[in-house]
Amino acid sequence: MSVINPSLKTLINLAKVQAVMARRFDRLNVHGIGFTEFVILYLLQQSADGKARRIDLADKIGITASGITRMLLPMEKIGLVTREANERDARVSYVVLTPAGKQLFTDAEKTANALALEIIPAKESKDITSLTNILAKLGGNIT
Amino acid sequence: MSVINPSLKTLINLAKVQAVMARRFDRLNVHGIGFTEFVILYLLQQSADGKARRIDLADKIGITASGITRMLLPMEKIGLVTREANERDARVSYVVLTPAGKQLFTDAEKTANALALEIIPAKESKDITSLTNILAKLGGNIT
DNA sequence: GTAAAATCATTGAGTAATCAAGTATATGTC
DNA sequence: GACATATACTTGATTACTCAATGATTTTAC
Repeated sequence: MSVINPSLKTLINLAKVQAVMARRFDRLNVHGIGFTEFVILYLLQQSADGKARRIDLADKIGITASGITRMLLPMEKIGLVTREANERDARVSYVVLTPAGKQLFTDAEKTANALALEIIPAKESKDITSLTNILAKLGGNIT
Repeated sequence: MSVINPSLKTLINLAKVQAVMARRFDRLNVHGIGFTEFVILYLLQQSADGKARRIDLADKIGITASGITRMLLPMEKIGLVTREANERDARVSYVVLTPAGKQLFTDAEKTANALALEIIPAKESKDITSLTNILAKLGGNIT
């Protein structure tokens, strides 16, 4: 009957856990933004100058260049981010966090932190550490 | 600046790793089916009688009842699964694996196994075990 | 045994992504 | 300095979901 290997089973469970988690997050509708939008704001906020290239955001988040373009459109429209040219390379357009975006992140972050703790309680710190280490090996390098 | 907690960071990395993995899987287009379709075939094939209720599939996979209805439509159309009524409960409609579906799974499973091993090499068995255990705590109960 | 609540599945409308192709610019090679 | 290749981003068409609402049936409570 079933012969799929432990690696594949792990990937299947990873997908399931992620799907349930993301839906729960999106359902909460943390201050009007979804999970991916929250992550974008986080990355921008966390960068030294509050800006990043589109492609770098996409790579960090794990979506395509096309995906980031489409995610950012409504975020620009409601004023969470703006765009800025790169003087040295005209292909690049930076994504810049606006004060409104920063404020929204600050608010959303509280809710997001609380929800994350419901999903993975802080007392499971051994699990969190070991999960973080394994995910890092698999390409999850967001700090 | 950033104050998001380790649990939240872990969830963000989980999402990223899963996104990259799923895209890689879907891109391979394993015998014409995507990741979720593969998982559906796996669960059916693995069940004792080759059938399952829609809602049970949805719960195991981590998608909604609506989502499973929509995933199964094209799979029915190309003959990988059929539907069957439950005599005792007229609300239920079973998803039944066809011989064609079983055959496709058997073929796809080889490719899927190989890809999974590229992503998480079998030699990382300690990581696989510990990842499986943690994911199980978080609701990843597919065996 | 009837009314209220719960469960299973589907549908309409919308969203967040994908890929493939295209545009614009930059970089490397000879 | 021209030509091929690579990189950054966008767009059209499509896919794989979501939620909210609905229909149908079953279960529970009185």
